Amino acid sequence: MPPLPKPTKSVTLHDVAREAGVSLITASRALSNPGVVSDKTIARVQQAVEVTGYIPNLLAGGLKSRRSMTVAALVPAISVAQFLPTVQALTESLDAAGYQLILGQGGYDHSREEALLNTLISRRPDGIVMTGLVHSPAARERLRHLRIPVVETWDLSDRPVDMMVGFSHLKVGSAVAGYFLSKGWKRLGIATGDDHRASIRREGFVSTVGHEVPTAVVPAPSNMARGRQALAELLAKDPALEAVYCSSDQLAQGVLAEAQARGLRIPADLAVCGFGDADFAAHMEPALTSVHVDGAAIGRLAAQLLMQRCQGHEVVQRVVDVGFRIIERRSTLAGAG
Amino acid sequence: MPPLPKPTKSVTLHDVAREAGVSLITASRALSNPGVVSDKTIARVQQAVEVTGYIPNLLAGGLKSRRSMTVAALVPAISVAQFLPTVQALTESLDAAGYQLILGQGGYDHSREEALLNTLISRRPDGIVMTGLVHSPAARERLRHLRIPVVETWDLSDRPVDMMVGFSHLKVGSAVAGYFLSKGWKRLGIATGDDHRASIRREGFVSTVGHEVPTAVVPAPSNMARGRQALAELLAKDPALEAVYCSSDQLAQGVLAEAQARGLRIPADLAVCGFGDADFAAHMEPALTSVHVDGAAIGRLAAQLLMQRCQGHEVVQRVVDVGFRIIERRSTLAGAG
DNA sequence: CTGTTAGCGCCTTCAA
DNA sequence: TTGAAGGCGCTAACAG
Repeated sequence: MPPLPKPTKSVTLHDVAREAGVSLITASRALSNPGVVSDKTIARVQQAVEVTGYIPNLLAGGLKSRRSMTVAALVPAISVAQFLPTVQALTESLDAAGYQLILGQGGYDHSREEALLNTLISRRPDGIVMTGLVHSPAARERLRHLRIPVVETWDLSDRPVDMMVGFSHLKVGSAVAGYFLSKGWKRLGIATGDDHRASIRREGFVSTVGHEVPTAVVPAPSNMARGRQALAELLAKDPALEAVYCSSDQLAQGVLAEAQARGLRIPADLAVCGFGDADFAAHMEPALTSVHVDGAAIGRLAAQLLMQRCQGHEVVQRVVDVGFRIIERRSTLAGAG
Repeated sequence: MPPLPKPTKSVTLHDVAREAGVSLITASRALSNPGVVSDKTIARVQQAVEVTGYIPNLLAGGLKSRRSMTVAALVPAISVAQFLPTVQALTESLDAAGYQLILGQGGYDHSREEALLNTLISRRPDGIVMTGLVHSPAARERLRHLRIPVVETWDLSDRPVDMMVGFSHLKVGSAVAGYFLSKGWKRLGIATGDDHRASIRREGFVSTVGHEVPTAVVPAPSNMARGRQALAELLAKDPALEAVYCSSDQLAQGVLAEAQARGLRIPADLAVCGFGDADFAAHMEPALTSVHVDGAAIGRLAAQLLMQRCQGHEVVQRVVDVGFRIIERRSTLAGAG
């Protein structure tokens, strides 16, 4: 390895203390626990901070205090639009409490989960947020043993590692199927991503319908191109398809585009329901029916639970079901289109 | 403050060393610099790691070695779709080199820039990636003084803080205007976000057209709903509009939806060009002409420059222009629609 | 190849 | 209200 750039001796609290004419620890307290220091001293220290351009070293502080003031979040991929509001709300809520987010991309590959968790843990986060459940038993065991607050999100199960903010994907699938059946549609199809949660939704859908339905499974990332392919595939399986449930609004967008390209009228010839209620769903032509999930609320709640635990409070309700609801729009409004 | 949870005395390198029957530093070297340790010792240490469940503490290591193995990235908001491929590629490239990303959301508000940078700097990142330029003079000064590698992205200027990977927004606007003019369209309009880079593109557009053009400025976030409003606004200003340039594909999507809702044929009645070449652009009906920018390449290049500098190498080409190109599709193909 | 020594910058514990 | 030690977990720098 080539020589590293010479370490720039940065301004430390020591320099601030000297500048202010107080001891190191007094300077420390003036900044992090002002209540126990006289106002005069605080003013002197703050001025010294200005003069020296001091920026605290949270790495050093965290070493002794055992609070890194960071939270690690594990997402399959940043570009999965579904989780964006959650990550955004999480970042904002944590920031308001002085915490920073460390992001880890795990893909949908369970085998990478443990390795990635270890990497993140080596940064000693004060909490961990997972999008999805922790699947690897080794990882579950490790997390429990570390006694770090953990929030699993976007799903529910009866054996949380610690805390949980999500909803039932089985019920989502079931609800969409019930909705389709209530409309009198019989020839149903599914366009779905291949991830775990989407599969569970499919399971709920099928079990409510009562029999298997034509399904097009598309690999990640779930986007418009895949949606177009998926509809082509479904129509090949059943040219008389009446309604399609899509595991994401991006897929649904592709399904709609492909349907329109084939001259199918929505919803007269084909009804479409998406999942996620993306910001564009309401503004498409026709507007897209979708399953709404409050992703931002998931992020805020996760942050809230984490912060409570970081401050030593007990959390009574450790599993929060945020629910979901079907937003009916023109793409499934019989009589329209 | 309530009592903090009792610190769980975690497994340290000390425990590993004792378990392996070697000294602390030997254990350290076996893990981080195996080249200088005998194979037998390495094996013993690795086994001790397994037995004890040791996970290194990078905070402690970083304190001494002055390398935190983190990179801070400052984005306006995670949900700005434009930057997603960049952030994703950045995360992946850094991960491959053992670095983690710390994400800071700054909004488009320049006044928050310095505060956020200070927060991030207190984590002592080994490098900083900005989406956009550093605007605040105080922040520029501070970054220079810290001598941390900094990459400004998604833009170019003649006075980089340190390194730069981007393209000219002025040229983008100019190119789109030139393209419209070459098609013979005279009644032009702009639907644009209110951020700095979008404004510069507008400037380039107007200066090539040679006179002001009807403009609808929409606040962030740039999405389909705003696009629909924007077209309504533009048509109110000029009912005979022939072509619209949009500062994002999301806006363009809204413009297209609004046009279709009004019975306008694309592109016969109205031609539309977006910016960003989002993954859905090619699959819309009609397919959307857009300005393609390789966001993932920006992320990869930024990571590459940073890693070089972190390893003490000189970087010769400190400003990289990744360019752009107009992808022509049906939404501007005269004769179609 | 291995070990000893001395901190990194800050905060906790005790004492004044 | 302030200060003096000591140590968090690890790794550079130097010895053996």
